[in-house]
Amino acid sequence: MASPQAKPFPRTPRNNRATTVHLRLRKEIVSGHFPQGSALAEPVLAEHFHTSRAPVREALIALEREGLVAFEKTGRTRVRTIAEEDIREIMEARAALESMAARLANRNWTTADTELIAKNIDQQEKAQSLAELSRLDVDLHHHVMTRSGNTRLLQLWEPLRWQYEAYLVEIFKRQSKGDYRPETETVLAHRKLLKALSSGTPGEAAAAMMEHVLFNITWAD
Amino acid sequence: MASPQAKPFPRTPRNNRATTVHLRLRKEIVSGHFPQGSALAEPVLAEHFHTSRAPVREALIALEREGLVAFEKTGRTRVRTIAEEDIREIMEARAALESMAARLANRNWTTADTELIAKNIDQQEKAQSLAELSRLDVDLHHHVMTRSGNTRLLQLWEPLRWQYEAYLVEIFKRQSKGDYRPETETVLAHRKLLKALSSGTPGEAAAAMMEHVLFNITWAD
DNA sequence: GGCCCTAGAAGTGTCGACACTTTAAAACCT
DNA sequence: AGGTTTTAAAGTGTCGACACTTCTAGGGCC
Repeated sequence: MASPQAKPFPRTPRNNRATTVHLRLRKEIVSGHFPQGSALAEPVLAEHFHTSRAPVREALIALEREGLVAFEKTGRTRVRTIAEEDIREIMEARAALESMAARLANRNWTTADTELIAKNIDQQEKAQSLAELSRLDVDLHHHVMTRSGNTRLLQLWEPLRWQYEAYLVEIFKRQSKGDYRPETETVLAHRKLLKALSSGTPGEAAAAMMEHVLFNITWAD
Repeated sequence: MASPQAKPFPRTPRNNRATTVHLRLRKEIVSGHFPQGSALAEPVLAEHFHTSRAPVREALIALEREGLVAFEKTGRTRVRTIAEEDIREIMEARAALESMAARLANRNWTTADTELIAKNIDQQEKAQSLAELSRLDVDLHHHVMTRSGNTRLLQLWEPLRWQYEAYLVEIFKRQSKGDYRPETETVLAHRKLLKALSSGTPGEAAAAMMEHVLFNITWAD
């Protein structure tokens, strides 16, 4: 049972139906196709994805650990409801991870990164909808997480971001869709962050990110 | 497929064999019973735990997401090897989460917390082995994470701690067990942290924790 | 002896089955 | 009709089976 050969090996995702179901179901949850609190029955999902219960079950376990799905005492599965109080937790955790990532990314930052992010922020100014702005925002933050060079930071961060997006979609539903006006606050914070990443100290980058993410807690409720 | 009833529900762990296998296997990995790189074959584990492959499979998926186990391209599962470079990642991520937790715990801190942790540190001074010190250390840090009041911080933190413990056990094996001498550095850092938690500002608590955790990166190699 | 090839063993991916539990509906009584 | 009990439907937990893939040890060849 113990083969003490200790050769390092990378973390490669499995290439089976469970993974495809996992990704597809996640996309459907985050995009709001399954409303919060929806029942997720294994046989129903199995038919929906044209497979058997086994891959579905594996996907549900993965989604539970990502916080998008919750098991009840009886074993039933539902799309997890993310309330205002959850957003505070999510933002605090994001602030922790992202400010550290900004600190580390500051050391690896190149002019190519600066150009890419500057372009992203320019597009944010021209964005016509909250959905578009949200997409650009996640791209920006994801890029910082990646450029930190710390795979674990990125790995811990991704579920938080999905939970947040699932929450946003729920908010979008309740809002009238016509009345979008550019969020100058967000764009300003992003510019300040970029400046700290490209030409500031690690501490300044971390502080800028911390302030930016925690700021969202106040206007979330 | 969509039942839009949106009643909140807590995250309760399932009570099935998969959970039992998950917890037992994790304990065996962290305690060094399965060396790093060991093959974890589903049929073998199924027999080991007197069950079938299905619960074992679910447990392995959970352990993979905790970073204690890794899947190879072929689907085979092995105990993940945690090297020096992983420790840097782990410590950076821990520093991010724990310093935020210390910041939040500072607000909730009571005299009861102070007494509990002071007692813990006293025991650390009298510790006779690295294993004992390690157990006290994890208790202390776990308490801060809990007192942060942020369940997500705790949830993200736990796997990092297990990965670190799995690494420590591997280190213990290579070291001669006789030559233990008290680590005054660690105890001093803990006392400083406690002071910041009990009678300092949130920022001071966060800084003390950040410094303490990141310090471990230097002596890890 | 060293190398390659080839069965056979071992392992994963997926499926259907069945017992038991929970939920929902239907029948019943008043 | 309203509320309670009975019964069927739906769902989970677990298992064994089977096809296909991957690893491994043994035999043959040089």
